Amino acid sequence: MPKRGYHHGNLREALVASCLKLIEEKGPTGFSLSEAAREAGVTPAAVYRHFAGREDLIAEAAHQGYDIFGDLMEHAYDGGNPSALSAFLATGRAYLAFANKFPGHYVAMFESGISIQRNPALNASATRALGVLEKAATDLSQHIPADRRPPPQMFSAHIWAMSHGVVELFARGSPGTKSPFPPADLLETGIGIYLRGLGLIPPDR
Amino acid sequence: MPKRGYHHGNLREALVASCLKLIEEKGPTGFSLSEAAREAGVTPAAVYRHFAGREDLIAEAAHQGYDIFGDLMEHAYDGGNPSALSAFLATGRAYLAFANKFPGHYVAMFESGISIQRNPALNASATRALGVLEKAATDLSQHIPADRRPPPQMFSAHIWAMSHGVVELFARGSPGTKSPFPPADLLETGIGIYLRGLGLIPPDR
DNA sequence: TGTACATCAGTGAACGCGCGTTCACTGATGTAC
DNA sequence: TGTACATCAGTGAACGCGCGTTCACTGATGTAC
Repeated sequence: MPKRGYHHGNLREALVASCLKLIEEKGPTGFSLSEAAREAGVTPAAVYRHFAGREDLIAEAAHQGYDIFGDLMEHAYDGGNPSALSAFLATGRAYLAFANKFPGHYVAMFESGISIQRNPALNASATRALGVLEKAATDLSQHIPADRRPPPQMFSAHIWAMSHGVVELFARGSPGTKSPFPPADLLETGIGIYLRGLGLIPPDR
Repeated sequence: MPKRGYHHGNLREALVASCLKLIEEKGPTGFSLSEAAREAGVTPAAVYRHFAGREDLIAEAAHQGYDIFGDLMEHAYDGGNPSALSAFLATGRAYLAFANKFPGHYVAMFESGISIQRNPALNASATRALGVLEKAATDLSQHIPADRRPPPQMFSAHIWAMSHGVVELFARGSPGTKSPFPPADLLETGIGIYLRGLGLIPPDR
């Protein structure tokens, strides 16, 4: 039973780890297959024992990211308990927590240009993960009076957009901008105000 | 008076144009100085007559972007007339319009990794442009009861984040996701709900 | 108006580099007897 | 337990490529007389 492989031990996972580290440090385009191999202490050619090529390696990193992300989101959602509102807020926090804790994965998923459609497994993983957010939004939207209830997909798109925007603009130092507020606070208050606008939180607080 | 230059005509601007086109088509990392030169019908070495190098060319593209962006935002803001609310909404629309109309500039500004700090002129241009959004937010926040008024910077950060998120996730087809709604509608409704949450728009509509 | 000259935008060849990918190979490992 | 063998993970050399940057140059342009 080859639990630890022949020579290296577990090159496949080591390569994914190097990929994540490099992508986190240098951005999706600063990443090179050769450097990932070097990081793992291996010849570039060895990579081809495990991956079809550069893109395939990034796709695997993204795939693993969506799996982790989906788990975190589902755990936060927790079947919609104790309430649709609290479950929804928890998924918002989980989004940001994921971006903070797994920046390499985040970049591989959302900034690398890897298409979700590139293989069915990746697609399934991504769909599941993003589905949790939509589910939480759908649950919560039941509490909005039907006449001024936006489609749940729109609802979740708003929240996703704000979350992604906070991550990109303020949770990284990228454009030389320093965040005026802690990103977590920014997102928390932003979502809070938005939900108040939907009548889901009492206006007076 | 060398209005049109010696040989090429106006190589400097032609190179910026090529840079924008390539950056729009291939992303910030797909852009190469050599290809921009080729596009402009010129040897790579010729670029060095006008720019210090690759990064400098991208920075110039970003700089021009911030200038255009700033103009659009100021025009939309229009001194806060006819009302703080309408001026604010107009800046939100202008943001998205800019991203749509000048995608190359947008990418150079927000996705290329070029720091705003790299030279004072760029910094000034960016600060002015982003300052308009903050000004519009500050004006508008005067209409919120002081006891539940968030800091204007936070307010404008929320709007910026949602706008940027909508652009990145839904106004481009990048992650293989197709937008469930037109980005403009998404942003309009999102900002509307947010402002209702601040008590700036009547809740019943 | 015509000629001589200075300028300097763009050339073309060359550089060293790291990239992604291929290929025949080798030698450590696991397995069968 | 010991030996012979098959497997296949990783090697190392090689490929062609496009990149960013440098340099001495050339020749079209604008200018002075």
